Amino acid sequence: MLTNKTKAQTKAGKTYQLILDAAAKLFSKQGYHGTSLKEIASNVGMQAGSLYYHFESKEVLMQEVLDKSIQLIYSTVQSEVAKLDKQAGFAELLTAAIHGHLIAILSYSDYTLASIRNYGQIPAAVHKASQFARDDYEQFWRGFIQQAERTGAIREGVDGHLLRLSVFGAMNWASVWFDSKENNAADVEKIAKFQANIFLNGCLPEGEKYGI
Amino acid sequence: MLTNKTKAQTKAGKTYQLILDAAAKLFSKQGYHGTSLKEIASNVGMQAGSLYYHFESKEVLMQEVLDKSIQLIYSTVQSEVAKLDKQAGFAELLTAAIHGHLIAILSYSDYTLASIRNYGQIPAAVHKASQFARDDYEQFWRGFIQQAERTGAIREGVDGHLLRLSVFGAMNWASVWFDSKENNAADVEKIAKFQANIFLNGCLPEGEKYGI
DNA sequence: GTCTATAAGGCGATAGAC
DNA sequence: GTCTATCGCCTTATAGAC
Repeated sequence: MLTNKTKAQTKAGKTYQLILDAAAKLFSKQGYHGTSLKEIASNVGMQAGSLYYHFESKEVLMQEVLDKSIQLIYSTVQSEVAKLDKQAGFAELLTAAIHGHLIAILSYSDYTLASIRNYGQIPAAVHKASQFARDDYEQFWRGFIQQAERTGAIREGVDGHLLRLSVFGAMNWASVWFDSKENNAADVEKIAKFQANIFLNGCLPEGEKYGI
Repeated sequence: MLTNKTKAQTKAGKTYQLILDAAAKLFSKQGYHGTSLKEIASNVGMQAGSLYYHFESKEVLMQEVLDKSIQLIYSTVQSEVAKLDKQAGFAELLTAAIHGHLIAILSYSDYTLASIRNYGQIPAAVHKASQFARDDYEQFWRGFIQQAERTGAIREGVDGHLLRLSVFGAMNWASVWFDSKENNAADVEKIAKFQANIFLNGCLPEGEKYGI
């Protein structure tokens, strides 16, 4: 892994980060195919050809954006979960995980939206580079939800698989409608608390149940 | 509206529909900018230039796909809601609406995924053409959720705005992970019942509440 | 209605000067 | 490290034959 380490040090360069940020911003707004290298270069005050000193191709540039996206999300979630007591139950865990995921995708929306919007419409080889990191993150969610199913922390008959996918949908969709210019960190907190509350307790008045 | 009527009759042509279907399929998988007219034409056994007999531009082709997408969704939802009793309450209405929306987006996923994936990364003029239809559909959801807030069918403190956006996220995200080759209509029914159940009752065991 | 041919321009990527 | 210049290819769209 010496190659990766060397690469990582090189990539810490200032210009490299500026290019990556500009690419993420444009990919998120116009899509991978809708963004030209000329446009990215222009955003950092360069000519298109000069980018090739920092990146070997447009595809690799996208790979880096996808990779950084998942790294940002998972590390933020882990940091939120680490704040919990060791004996924290399922409800606390779910709330912290939702909070972390939303903080990440709404704070670094250039990266996460670039990932969400373009995933599935780029060459398979491009998003395969970040597949392991994605699998790791998914496994974290699978893990604590499966445990909740086993211990009865989740109501009988609730499919943990569909629960995870529904929570992901509600969260990720927020990156589509959330406007970081109009909203702030307090709004992110509000959305996180709302979603945890809804998925745990539902929206019906206390004591009422429907269809179970 | 004579122009539109004439246009609509012309558009009922068989070739027109084949082109529209091929465009939706490719736009959904590769994105608007990642799909060429040559590729669309090839899918219906034509040369790229020949498409211009049926469509005046690639942008108009996309507009038609977006428009058909929202029409399919709203009409399916209305049809599901129409099956309900007139005195049906909020829970029945939400369940029927979720069911209709999921049937539509998972059955016609070429159209709806083309819409979801490309919305926001295409020229503003393109999706403005279907904005009125989208607003109508959104207003339908706003309407019955606001009424539920007023009548107390929704628990005190639950923000109807965030509820609607969360339900939309969970549903629309399903079009990303649902595989219509591996799954069937019974699975769509299962997902719809699950999501209605979760948003109404939550996932905690009966009688348990967290954080309220 | 569909074809072929082509116009006019943008694309990713490379080479060599500085 | 960044520039200019350029290659070869692909794109949307049009014109005219059939």
